[in-house]
Amino acid sequence: MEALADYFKVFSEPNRLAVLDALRQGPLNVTAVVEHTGLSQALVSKHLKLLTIAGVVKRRPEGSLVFYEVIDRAVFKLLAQAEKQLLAARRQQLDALAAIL
Amino acid sequence: MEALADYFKVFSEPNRLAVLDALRQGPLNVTAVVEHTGLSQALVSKHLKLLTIAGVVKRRPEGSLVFYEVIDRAVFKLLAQAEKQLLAARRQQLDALAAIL
DNA sequence: TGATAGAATCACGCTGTCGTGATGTCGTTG
DNA sequence: CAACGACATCACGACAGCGTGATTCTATCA
Repeated sequence: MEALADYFKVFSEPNRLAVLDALRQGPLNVTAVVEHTGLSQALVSKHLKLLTIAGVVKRRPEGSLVFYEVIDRAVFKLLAQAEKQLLAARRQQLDALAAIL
Repeated sequence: MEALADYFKVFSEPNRLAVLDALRQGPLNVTAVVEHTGLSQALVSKHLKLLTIAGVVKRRPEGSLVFYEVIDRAVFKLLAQAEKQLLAARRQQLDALAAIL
């Protein structure tokens, strides 16, 4: 339960989701992620480290570059399902509001 | 993306997950949730309010009591899938460790 | 209406995490 | 070996969210 909360925490940061989204189409090195997201290099490194520790992403040094890659693409399924739930929740809130007005 | 991160944030708290878990078997009033979770009344109220604002839970006053109920039980599917992903990530980490040793 | 129980809210201290600028480390290339 | 680029880490200020104890609000019932 504690662990599950921590796992959700991994995806509870907009910038981290942006980093993850940059890796959607395949492996990228750090600089490429920086360019894709517009975030600072230090911040991207930090988020990538977190994602690595969480076991979501895999680190692969290649020469002087370091590539990162999503280990299990099923995480995107999780993101999609969460987004679906989010939309359903939003819709329900509007319905509840309409029922009052 | 920002909204999605906020949605994940809802489930990134152990106590909030505990509250949600108490509501798994059906509607409960606040005191019942307090007893199920062992949390303080103020804290339970706070979490229930958050869950309500997030559109995950529905508030229904009944006499002097206030019952809370999960709106869309599909959230439990989301929790289950997240837990599955979590386990997969943990397994992968062990494999990576074994590959080194 | 006064008393009581259930629920919500307030004020506050505290901790964790985020983002940044600077610095450190590592590998390549001249 | 010196210099440079890529990446990681550090130290720090800022801020948001958690949990608590006390208080307030609301509905029921004597």
